[in-house]
Amino acid sequence: MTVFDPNRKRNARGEQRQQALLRAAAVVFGRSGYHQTTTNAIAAEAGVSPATLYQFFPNKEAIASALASMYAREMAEAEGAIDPEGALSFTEAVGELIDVCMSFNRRHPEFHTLVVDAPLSPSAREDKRLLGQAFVDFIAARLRRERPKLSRSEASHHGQVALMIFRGILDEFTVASPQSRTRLHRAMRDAILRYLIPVTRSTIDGV
Amino acid sequence: MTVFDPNRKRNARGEQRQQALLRAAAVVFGRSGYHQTTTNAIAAEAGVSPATLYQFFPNKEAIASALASMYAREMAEAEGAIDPEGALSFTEAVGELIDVCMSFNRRHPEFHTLVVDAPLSPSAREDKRLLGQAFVDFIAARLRRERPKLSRSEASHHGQVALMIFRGILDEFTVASPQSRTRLHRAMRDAILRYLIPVTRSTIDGV
DNA sequence: TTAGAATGCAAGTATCTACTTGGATAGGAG
DNA sequence: CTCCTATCCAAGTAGATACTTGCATTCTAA
Repeated sequence: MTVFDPNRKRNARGEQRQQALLRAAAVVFGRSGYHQTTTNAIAAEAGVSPATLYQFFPNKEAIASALASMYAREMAEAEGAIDPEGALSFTEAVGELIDVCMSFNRRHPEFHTLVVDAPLSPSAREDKRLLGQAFVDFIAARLRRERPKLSRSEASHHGQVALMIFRGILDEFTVASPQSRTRLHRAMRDAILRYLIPVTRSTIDGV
Repeated sequence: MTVFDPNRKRNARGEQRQQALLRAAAVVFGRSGYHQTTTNAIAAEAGVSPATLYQFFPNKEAIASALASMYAREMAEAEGAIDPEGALSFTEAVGELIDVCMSFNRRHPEFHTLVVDAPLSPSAREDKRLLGQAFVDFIAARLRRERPKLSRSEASHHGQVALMIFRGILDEFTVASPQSRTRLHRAMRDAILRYLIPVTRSTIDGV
C-alpha cells in the first residue's frame, strides 16, 4: 500500500535527503502555516519530486510531527540547562527561562505554528507535553525554593498559569514587528513575574 | 456561476432558514472545529440539503464570518455596557470585564474556535479587531483614570498586554473541565490585575 | 388567480491535494 | 562485475468536499 518503510536502510544520500526535506518543510511551514502547506510545495522547496518525499515520510502529518518533536526536545533541553548550579535568584532564573524560550521561538517561528495548527502524532504530542511540563516544573521548583511550604500541586498550578501567559504573549510576539518585539519581551517578563512574585510570599499582599 | 445573490429578497421562511443555518453552523463548528466541519454537516444539522445552504451563503467562510461578526459585536456591546456610571473601582471594573468576557465565551465556545481557526472575511476581521480594541480601550481608560499622567499610548499598550494574557488563559479555559474552570477564572483575574496594578502606580514597586 | 420570485433538493461536477505506481538509475557489499 | 537495495521521478490515482445545475414546489403581490 504505502511505499514508506520505517526499517529501510538509508545510505548517506538518503540521510541527507531526509534532513533536506525536514529543512524544506520548516521553511514552507513557516511561510504558509500548516494547512496551507502542501506536500508538493515541500518537495519543490527541497528540489525533489513528491514521490521522493514519500520514500522518507509516510504522510504529511509525520513531517510536521518529526519537526515538532525535534524542536520540542531541543527546547526542553535548553530549558534544562538553565542555572544547574542554582546560582540565580528567582527573578533572574525566571527571566532566563523566558529569554531562552523567546529566543528559541524567534529562531524557529515554524515551531509555534506547528504546535498550534498541526495534528501531531501521539509521540510528538507527548514531546510537546513534556516541553510544557519542563517549563511548569522549572517554575514550580523555583517557587518552592522561595517558599518551601507551598504544596507541589499549588506550585505546579502557578507554573501552568505562567505557561498560559507565556503562550498568550508569544502568539503576538511571533507576528510582531521587530521594534515591537523588545517591548513585548519586557511585557512578557513583567506579566509572568508580577503574577508569580506574590505567590512566593506567604501572605499575598498585592491585589 | 454562483447561485447566491446578496440582493435577493427574503421572505419569512427564508429569514428563518438563514437563522437556522447559522444556529446549526454554531453547533457543528463548536463540536468539530472549523476545518473538520463540512458544509454538508451544517446542512444536515439544519435539516436541509447542501444546495439550500448555498442559497443563503456564498461559501463556507461566509458562514463562519457571519457567526464571528455576530458574536464579536454582541460581546463588544456587552463590554460597553459595563459600569457606564463609572461607579466601580479599578479592580472591580477590570474584574467585571473579565467576568463578562469569560461568561460570553462559556456560552458560545464556538466563537473562540472561529476567531482562532477560521479564515474570516475582511469585515469579520474588522469586527474582531474592534472587539479587541474595545477590551483594550476599556482597560486603557481605567488605567488613565487611576493615573492621569499615563500617556494614551502607554495605557493602550498595557491594555493590549492584558488582552494577550486574557487570550492565553482563555485558550485553556475553553478546553478545561468544569472544576478547573473556577480555578482558571481566579487565575485570570490574578494574572491580569497583578500585571495592571503596578501600572496604576507612578512608581513601580513590585518586581 | 396567476405570474414572477423565492425556496428547496437530488444528483451531480470540479478541483484540490495527499499519496501511489511502475520502472529507471545509482551505489555499495561481496 | 554483479546482484541487491536504495534513490528518484513522471505520470498518474483516489478520495474528499466545496460548490452547481436543473427542475419542482411554495409563497406573495397585484
